[in-house]
Amino acid sequence: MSIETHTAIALAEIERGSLEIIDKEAIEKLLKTYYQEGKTYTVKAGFDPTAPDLHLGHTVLLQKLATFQKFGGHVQFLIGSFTATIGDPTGKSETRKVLSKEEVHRNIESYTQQAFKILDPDKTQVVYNHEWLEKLTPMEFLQLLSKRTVARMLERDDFKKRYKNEEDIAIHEFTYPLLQGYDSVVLKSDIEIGGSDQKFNLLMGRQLQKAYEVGKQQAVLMMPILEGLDGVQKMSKSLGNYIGVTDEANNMFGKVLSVSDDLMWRYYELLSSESLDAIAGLKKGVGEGSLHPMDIKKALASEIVERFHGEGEGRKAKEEFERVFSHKNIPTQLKEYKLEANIGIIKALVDCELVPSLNQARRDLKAGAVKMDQEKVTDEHFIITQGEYILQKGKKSFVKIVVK
RNA sequence: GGUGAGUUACUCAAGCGGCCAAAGAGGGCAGACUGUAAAUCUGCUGGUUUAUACCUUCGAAGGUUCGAAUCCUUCACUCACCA
Repeated sequence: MSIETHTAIALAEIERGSLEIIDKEAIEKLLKTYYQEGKTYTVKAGFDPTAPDLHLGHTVLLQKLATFQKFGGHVQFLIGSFTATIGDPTGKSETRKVLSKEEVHRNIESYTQQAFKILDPDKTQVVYNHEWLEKLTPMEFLQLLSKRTVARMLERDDFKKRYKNEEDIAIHEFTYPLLQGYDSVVLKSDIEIGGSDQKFNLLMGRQLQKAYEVGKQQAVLMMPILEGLDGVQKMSKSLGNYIGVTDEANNMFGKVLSVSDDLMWRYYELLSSESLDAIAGLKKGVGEGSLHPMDIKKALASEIVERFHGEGEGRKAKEEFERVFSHKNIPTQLKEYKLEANIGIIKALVDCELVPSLNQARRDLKAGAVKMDQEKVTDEHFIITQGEYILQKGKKSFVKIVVK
């Protein structure tokens, strides 16, 4: 294959799913140089260690980084260790609590560990921005500030809006994009990737690299923000609409299957490793009725489960799913609770953590959502006698109870 | 700094002395129908071993009253207009 062909293939894969690329020519050049001379380049992406677990929303970026690694990129996995300990850059709309150093440290541990399920560790450099940001002298900091103007900062949508509405903008908020951009100066990144909501900050890196005469300006690739399970809001832990990369396999499978058909295509595009052509084919098949959307969704779910739980696990999760939900069987793996003899059904539901309160248990019972050994129970005074039972609330929650 | 308006459950938002655990909408949970999809329909949506009972809740603390989310005082925060 010629260098041109290699480059074109790589570029196409890199572009996939991206929302916008700034300075695509630069990326093309880096790829070409890689194929000509074997010279690698750096790709930076920043992560906030505000939570210990990654979800699929994060992996959209990680997968893109992995793609770069396939084509000569060396990843600069930047942990916002400095910014995370300071506070809230996006104003009161999203009051973020300030994390202690220990918390941040713990988060970073599990965070990176999870990230390496996708990234190639040999081509990844984990860097922490407190290493250089903490060392900035006031003079250096002011020099950094002097590189930009207030007018420029107000170009950022978020700031623009708030300024127009005469809402407060804390002065330190202005410094966040600058600090983030400064990371690119220190790291001399060739490319930075991030979510589309980060556009302003990503571009800041470019501008600061110029201002500091780094000798290059990073290309920028923006990925869309992945919607959560509700299909509307972005995937986030606080909204509870996420699929965590550490989610148990069967649960992960189920969550994927619960997304709407519309959202499924979005997940295909951003999470699957199927080619875009193949996806278009699937879509066509579904549109024509020759393919059942649920089968397509199951394939996606399997793929995702395999990625995080290993080969074979996707198929297993699928089989289990079909056993339980299509054929209405009891799951093979059940959490087991030991309960006292002659316990009331209401109390039992709470003790097994199927419901949060006795009242909720009564409501569910009344609604006909509770089953014991596949038999519906509606009498709230029902007493469970000695034995082993399967207790079920709703379609999805099963528990095994052992009553002494 | 001055003046005025506001702060209600997960969110928005009614309530302006007892009938308020607090309307309505959204969200969520559950049931029916399905494919753990969408759409639709229905029920539920503070807690307490279900009680025409008690407890906690309407920014915070005090007060008036038989009785307060509702009235008064102080404090905190938010918003608007003026300087």
